[in-house]
Amino acid sequence: MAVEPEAEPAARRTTIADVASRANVSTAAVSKVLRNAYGVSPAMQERVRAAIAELGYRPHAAARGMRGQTYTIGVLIPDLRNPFFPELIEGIGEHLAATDYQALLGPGGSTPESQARITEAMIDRRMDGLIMIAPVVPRAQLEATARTVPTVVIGRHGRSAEFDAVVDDDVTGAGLIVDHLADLGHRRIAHIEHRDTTRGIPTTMPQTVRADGYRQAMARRGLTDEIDVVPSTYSEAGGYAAARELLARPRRPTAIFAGADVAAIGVLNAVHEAGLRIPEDISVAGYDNTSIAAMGPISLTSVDQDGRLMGSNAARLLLERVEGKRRRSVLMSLSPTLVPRRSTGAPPVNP
Amino acid sequence: MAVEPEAEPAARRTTIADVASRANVSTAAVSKVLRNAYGVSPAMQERVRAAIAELGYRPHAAARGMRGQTYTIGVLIPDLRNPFFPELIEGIGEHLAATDYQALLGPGGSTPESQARITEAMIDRRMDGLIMIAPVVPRAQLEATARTVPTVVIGRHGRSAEFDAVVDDDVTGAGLIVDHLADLGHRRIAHIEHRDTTRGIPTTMPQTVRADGYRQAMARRGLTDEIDVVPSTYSEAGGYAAARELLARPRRPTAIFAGADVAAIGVLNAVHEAGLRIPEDISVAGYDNTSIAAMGPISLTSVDQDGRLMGSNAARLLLERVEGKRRRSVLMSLSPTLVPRRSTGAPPVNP
DNA sequence: TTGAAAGCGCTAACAA
DNA sequence: TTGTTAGCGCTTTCAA
Repeated sequence: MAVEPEAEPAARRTTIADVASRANVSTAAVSKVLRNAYGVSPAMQERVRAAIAELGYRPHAAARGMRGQTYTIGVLIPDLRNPFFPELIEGIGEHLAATDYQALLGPGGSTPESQARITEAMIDRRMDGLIMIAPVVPRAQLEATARTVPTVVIGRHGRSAEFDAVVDDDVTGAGLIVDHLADLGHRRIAHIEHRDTTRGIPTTMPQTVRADGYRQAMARRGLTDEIDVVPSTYSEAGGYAAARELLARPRRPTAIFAGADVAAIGVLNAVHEAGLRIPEDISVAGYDNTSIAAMGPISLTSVDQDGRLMGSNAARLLLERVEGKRRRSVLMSLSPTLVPRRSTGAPPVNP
Repeated sequence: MAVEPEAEPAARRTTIADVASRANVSTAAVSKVLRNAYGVSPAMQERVRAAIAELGYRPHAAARGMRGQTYTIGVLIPDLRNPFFPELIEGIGEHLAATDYQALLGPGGSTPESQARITEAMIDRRMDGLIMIAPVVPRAQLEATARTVPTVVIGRHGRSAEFDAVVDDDVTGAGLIVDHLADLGHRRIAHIEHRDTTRGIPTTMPQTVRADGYRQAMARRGLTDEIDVVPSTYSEAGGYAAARELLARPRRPTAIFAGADVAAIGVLNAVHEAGLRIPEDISVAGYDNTSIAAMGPISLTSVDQDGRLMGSNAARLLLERVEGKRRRSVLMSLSPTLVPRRSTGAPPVNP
């Protein structure tokens, strides 16, 4: 076969065949080097690597996927605005950086339908594994997905034999806030819960577990009579509406525990509007310890979940499954910590 | 050929061949129906569609990509924490929803190296087109990418023959803030600029253009002598440090215009710490009109860019190129609007 | 209008 | 250890 002249059609991308002929080996050999597979002599390794470098060859991920893997991990991310998610993504990226895998994010939206669509799209693209952040699809659907492709679920309680799960212990987290407020002397501690009206939303979502944790902790502190849960949504508007309702009560709470920082911001707005001071007149706490909570003018007491750690663990668990090292499912529950700030203090003497 | 019994190996996913045999047509015919290609009779259309529905067939995107397209659009997103980006993503999704294309996000990080890595990864996966949000890679590299795959750049000024660009008119935007403050009576208006020390960062980034717009507007208002640009970073810490510096000046500004909301938050912190009131003692303005700016306790005057519109336009332009409908490059510049809030007011009488 | 057949770039099974 | 070869699921000529 004649040596190819340099004047090629120009547009063609270098393939494994180019590398093979340059290194005078078979394409199979190149493929083995690419995958660090067994059965290549050091000398051949060397030659192939040199050819790859000279040609600037990059394997075509989709073509690899036709027979083997795509080296792509799909991450379903429901809401880009949730300031907790970037930490998860960073944690995932941190773990994957040392591997050959690349994460791509699927913007899933907040409805079961849109999330299902993106999940399908990721499966259609033969992703090697899926990390699903707080998915709202029915459990059965989740398990069906997990039977198709290795899956790890983040932030949704309840275990399954089909997929691994990484969660923060939201019962403990809610307890941290209640204990903190009770220790400060509060008794009338209200809670704002996220109540999704969409049908089929599982009860294993963090919002439900946080509300349960709140109830348990109140009971533990002998405050069963003071339990006061306002159903609303984890959003600024939701927090605002719930706080307006709470502030209008004849016997209003001395502390409001919103199940998410973003809702706590809405509470702050309502409290300011009502002309009340924080924390002198009323204490406010959130959950998630997002960057907003740390902002000076906000300074919101919150619960910190180690998102980076959750993300990197999720990635680790996923790769174990992708590489077939483990078949049994794992539930990993991490401990949250309290981050007290200026939005909580002792209750007023005569509330 | 014998009819396949139902007891198949179970795991196999339905392929185009399954659909073809079910509909009693060739795989080529199915392929044509899938792509709405020319040359299929209505009757065959009908039969094939029925078979697809019955079998719940979904095309394998990666395999399609081997010959044709992957129907995947890659979106490079540098910083998930930037609250402006979700709007762009929504705009992109909005436009793509009506098409067969699916967007996947590549978490690009903020360094040229990490962004280049993800860009490569997206090209390796044969994405049909790329939308790059405020990329910090050198222009030459951007053009090389654009020659490989259709590309649209968002939020980076300067045009190119190789790619389309969608930008907000940051010169006008900065002018809106300066005019607003000058109309209120301010003269000593300082500006906080993002100065990236990484080498090779192009001068076409929004931060540079915003600073230019500030200078032009100050000059236009006859305030050339008052021009005061503090180099820092678009981050809370960056805004804080810059504000500390400005507040320490013997003749301190009566208004601080931070080039981004996130930096303005840092300014608010520093101002509060210094025991000054907003806006009575000092006015503060940001840029981007992020959700943080709208929060009650913050109420930051800002500049709104229509992110959804930018995103959907970028997607539209990209698909025009992907589908080969246009070869000449387009630069689309949108107009920002001022959103005045409580953080700006008349300057103190004796500053 | 329809279908047969040849790839796309790679991996895996197997033979040498 | 190395190479040959047969696909993976689809699209695209090109003939019928």
